[in-house]
This record gives sequence, structure tokens and C-alpha cells, in this order.
Amino acid sequence: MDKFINNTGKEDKNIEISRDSSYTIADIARELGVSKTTVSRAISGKGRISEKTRDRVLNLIEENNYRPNPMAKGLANQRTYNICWAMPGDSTITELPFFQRCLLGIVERAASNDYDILISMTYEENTIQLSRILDNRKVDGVILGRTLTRDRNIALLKEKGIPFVVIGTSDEEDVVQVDNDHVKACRELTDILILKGIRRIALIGGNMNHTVNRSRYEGFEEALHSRNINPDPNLVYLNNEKNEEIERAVDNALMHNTECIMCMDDRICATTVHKLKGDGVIIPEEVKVASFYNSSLLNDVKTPITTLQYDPKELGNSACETLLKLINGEETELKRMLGYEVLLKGSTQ
Amino acid sequence: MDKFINNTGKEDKNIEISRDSSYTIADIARELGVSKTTVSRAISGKGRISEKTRDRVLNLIEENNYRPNPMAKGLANQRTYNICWAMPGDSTITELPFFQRCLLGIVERAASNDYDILISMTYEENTIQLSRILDNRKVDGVILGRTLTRDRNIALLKEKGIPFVVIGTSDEEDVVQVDNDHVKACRELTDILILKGIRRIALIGGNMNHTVNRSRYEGFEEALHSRNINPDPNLVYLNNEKNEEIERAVDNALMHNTECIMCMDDRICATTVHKLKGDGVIIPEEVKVASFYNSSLLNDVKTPITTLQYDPKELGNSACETLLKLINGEETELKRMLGYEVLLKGSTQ
DNA sequence: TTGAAAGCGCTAACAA
DNA sequence: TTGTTAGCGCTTTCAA
Repeated sequence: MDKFINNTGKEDKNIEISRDSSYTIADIARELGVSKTTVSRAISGKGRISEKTRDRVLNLIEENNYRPNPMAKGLANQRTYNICWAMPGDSTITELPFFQRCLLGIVERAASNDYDILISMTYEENTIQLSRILDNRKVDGVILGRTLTRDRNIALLKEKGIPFVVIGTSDEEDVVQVDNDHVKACRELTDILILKGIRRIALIGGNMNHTVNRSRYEGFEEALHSRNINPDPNLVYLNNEKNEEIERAVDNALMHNTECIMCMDDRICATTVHKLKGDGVIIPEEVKVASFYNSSLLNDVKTPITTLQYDPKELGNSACETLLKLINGEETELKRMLGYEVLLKGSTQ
Repeated sequence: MDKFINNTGKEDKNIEISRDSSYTIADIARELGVSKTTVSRAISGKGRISEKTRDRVLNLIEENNYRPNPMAKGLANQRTYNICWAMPGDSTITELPFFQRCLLGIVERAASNDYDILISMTYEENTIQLSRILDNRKVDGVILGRTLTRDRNIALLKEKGIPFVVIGTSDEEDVVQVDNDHVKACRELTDILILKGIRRIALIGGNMNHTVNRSRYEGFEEALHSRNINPDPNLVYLNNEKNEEIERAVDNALMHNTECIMCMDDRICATTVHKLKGDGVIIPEEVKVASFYNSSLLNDVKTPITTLQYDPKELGNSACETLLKLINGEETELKRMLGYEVLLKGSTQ
């Protein structure tokens, strides 16, 4: 422990190195016998300055481990150098690793541009939390973690006129989006199952206010249509939130002779698999199972599940990159689609 | 959608209400014919001011939905009004709902004091991410989400001299801690099992560099000792990280005739239960199972598992409250212990 | 190429 | 009770 804590020699050295935290641009200027302006120019790289003086300044800065005071810089530039990560606060969703993984990508990208991430929770019903942060002007832009149909948070963001990027899809114009191509991915996975000769595919889905679920449904339907299969309304179960609802849907699907149960996300799939096991239904012999989203929730399942796989960290990274461009007034695509993978496993063999 | 987005009437009204975002204290002063100081005093409540003028100021502020510029305020006060939430970035841990739930409590408490949360990821091996945020001085204090033995992040925080609170336990002096009483909780749960007549209790544990795991082990051992049971070294398996290691531990425990497998956390428990099921071992008839931590990971298990239960949100809330006190120079306890619940379920009957 | 000075929006010591 | 003034630490215009 001594090694880290009580080595006073090291501590002293550090105190010397990092100096007082209120070591300012003025101190540097004085030590070098130049003006604050010159120092500022050396740091920002803006304006003319001789190589020689720039190097002198930069060296001293390096030596003293000087960092500009972010608030002074912010006040002068009218910037906070913070980005808001607005993630759902609903308890069922907080459990999912998806948003944590996005965050990892966001933090990484932000840090490399000397930006930091401020957290806000969002809710379907109200926008007060996000409102507070926007009103307080603590951030230069916002990444919205999920989209809803008629999304009140998007409305709020537009109203406030702050740069923002959504992870997800939105019908509204002028909303910069980054998303996986759920429609295409789900169409492809469904189509593969159809090509395997499966016809009676059931779909158990979640909240249809979430645009991601709409996209998944759309892809599913498109695949059926393109193969001239009429979707059986008895096999489509949407808007299931609670475990009991999902279990009931499984019962109904079995009753209607489904060959394969398609789950819209990993939580639905975990519950479905658990229910099937409890009922002694064997996967894939008696019924096949596939999921439109993969996560560690499905790790502990005996039969590996056929799923679609995305990379949430890359999503976050990309969303952050796009937002930084917006903030800096650079051009960006309005809609950026990231890839996916189809993982065919034992549950559909 | 119109209702939220295109109601230009509403939009206009809002634009009028929230005014230009660069509406400042000087504008208020001018409109009211008073000085900026007076306005500042009305807002902060510091210094003498007549009720009448205060009300006049406050009313105008309300009307115009004025918010002080956080950077100007910060620059003048030498405060950021931000708190850093330093959570583990290791992928296995990011999956756990624990830290998200803590965050919920932290955000809630911070917001009610007009503080915001900045994210930093921490790692066992390096401290660069946290270093960056501290050097940049974007936060007034830090909440460290977990503690390690010989924790480099704690060393860093001490060195920088920034107020901080850890969630977890630390041997070092002068570290303000908020934690559940793991030692006591684990002792109690273990003791209950002993009282049920169980003698051959196996323990499968995780990384012993994490202080939480040390505390759990301590509680387990204390219970055995106090009942004069000699812990069988063949039944204690520590430092298991990968699933294969856990599964091997389960095999060994069964081989050594364990009556009950105690898991140090929910992930270990989920893997253990899955492994037992796969091997056709029936819970609780052939072997009992209990866990020192409960979470949604254990929801989808057929036999409900006996566990200890904590409230991570309360933990976050409490840590944030404590940190705010530290920042404001108020007194705080050095160590705050929160409660727990013992949930006896079918897995130990 | 460099510097003086004003300004970003707020606080607080001091004076009135 | 209120106002004047001088900062907080940085950027930027304008002048040298």
C-alpha cells in the first residue's frame, strides 16, 4: 500500500509537477516575459506566432502540467465542453446492458476530443429532467439514447434549438440519427428462417411506442410478404411488457402450432426460453427460437439462440462523433446506418 | 405528432418565455433599474436586501425563466457544480445492473441540489481516464463506484486532494465510505443456513482484489467459526472470474459432498444454477443454493434463490448526499453502513 | 509577431 | 439597503 499512498517523495514531486491548481495563463506569461495573448495563441494555434515562442510556451506548459481552467475557457467561448447522454431511466430498461455499452463508446469518443459526458435520465411521460439540464446550459449538445413515436424529448430538444443526435430512428425531419438497420436485419433473419422451410413463425414483441420495435416488426413483415406468406394474426403478439404477458403469448403461439418463436429482444427471448423449458418444450426439436437482439441475458441458456447482433459501443462512438461535428458546425449525414450480424445457432436447427 | 411538434402557437409562446439564452443578470438589473449586485443578492439569498426588491427580482426571473450562466457562476465561485461518477469500465462489470441503479440514486440526489453528474470509467490497471477529468477540473468531487485492495484510483484522488466518497470499503484512513454491511449480512445468511442443520457449505467467490468480496468472505468465515465449524478448504473456491472456472468449482464442490453452494454474487449464482441444471442436479433436494447478491439475473431461474438484498439506488443517493456535504465543508460520518434484507426462498428449503 | 484592453456573466469586498 | 468596482481565467479585437 505504501507504494501508492505514503511515498511522500513521490507526492512531493507530484505537487511540484502539477503545481497549484490555480496556476494560470498569466503565470506562464509572467515566467516567460510574454503577454497572456501570446500564451493563448500558442495553446490554441490560432493567430500568428513565431515557432520559437510557441515552443517556449508549450514546453513550460508541459513542464508544469498546466491545464486551462475549463470554466474560464467556457465562459469566453460560450461552450461547456460537455455532452449530455440522455438515457432511459425506466427501471426495466436500466437493467439492459445496451445503454451502458453505448456509454462506453460515447465516453471514449468524447474524451479524445476533450469533451465530457453529463448524464440525464429520460422518461416516456415527462421531460423535466432533460429540461433542467438544457435550461441550465451545462451541455453543448445531447445524445438521445432511444426514440419513441411522438417523442416528447425530441420535441423539447428541437424547441430549445440545441444540437442533438438520436440513437434510433425518427420520422421527424431534421433529426440527425445514428442507428443499426433494424428493418433490413430483421428482414434478413426472418427470410433465412423462411428459406429453411419454416412457415408458421410467431412474433413476440415489446412496446410499439419504441421506434426500434416498429422497425423490427416492419422487417419481419416485409420478409413474410416478399415470400408470399400471409402473416397469421394469431401468431403476432405485440406490446408485451410484463413477464406474464410474454408467457401468455408463448402459450398462445404453441396453441396455434407455431414452428418458430421470434422474439423482438433479448429480455423477451430469455423469458420465452425459460417458459418453454418450464413447460418441457424442447428447443429446437419441438419449437425453434430466434431473437432480434443478442446480449449476455442469453448467455446462460442451454441451447444457443439464433440472434441478430449489433455493436452498441460502436453506435455510441458514432453518435458522439456525429454530435461533435454538429457542435462544430461541420457537415454530417442526416441518417447513419450501422451494420449487424446474423448469428445462426442451435435454436433454429 | 402535431400536438407536440408543430403547434407553432405553443412554440412561439415558449420562445417568448425562455427568451434568448443570453439573457443575463445585467438585463434583469436594467429592466428593474437596480444594480447587478442586487439581483445577485436576490438570487443567492446572501446579504441584506429588502423583501420588496427581492420579490420584484424573483418575479421577473420567474417570468423570463432566467437561469444563471453556470460557467460565469462557476468561474466566480471556483465551482463546477458537477460531480464525477467513477464507475468500472471493465466489460464484465458493465453488464451488471448494480452500477446503473447506483447512478439512478446519484442523479436524483444531485439534481435536487442543482448538481450534475459527469461520467468517468475506472479500470484496475490504469487511472488515466480519471486523471484526465481531475486534471481538467470539471468536477467538485468524485464518487468512486467500487473499491479494490491497494486501489490506485483512491491513491490518485488523495493525491489530487479532491473531495471524494467511495461506495465500498477501504482500509485507508480518511476515506469517506458508504456501503452495505456485507460482513454482517453474509454472516447472518450463513448462520441461518447453519441453523437449518447444513454443515458442508461450499463458497464460490469472485475476484478477491475487490474489497466487497473480501467482506463477504469474512462474514462467511465468521459465521462458521462462531458455530465451531472448521471451514473445509476443499469447499472454498475464490477468485473465479470466467464461467469455466465457476463450473469447475461447482463440479469440485459436488465431488466433495457439499450440501449447499453459496455464491458470492448474482452472476456466479446464475452460472452455478445453470450448471447444476445442465448436470441434472435438483435444487434444493440434491443441493441447496444461496447467493450473497440478488439481481434480475436471478429472475429467470426456476427455483427462487435465497439471497441477500441491498438497495443500490439508496447507496448512490446516500453517497451523493455525503459528497455534497464534503464539498460544502459540512461534517460527515467517515463510514456509513446501510441495511440489507435476507430473502429466504425455495433454493434452501 | 506581439501586446493592451475589453469582455464573457457572475460574485463579493467595500463604500455609500 | 443598495451600488461601485474589481476580480474569476480565458479569448479576441485592435493597435503597435
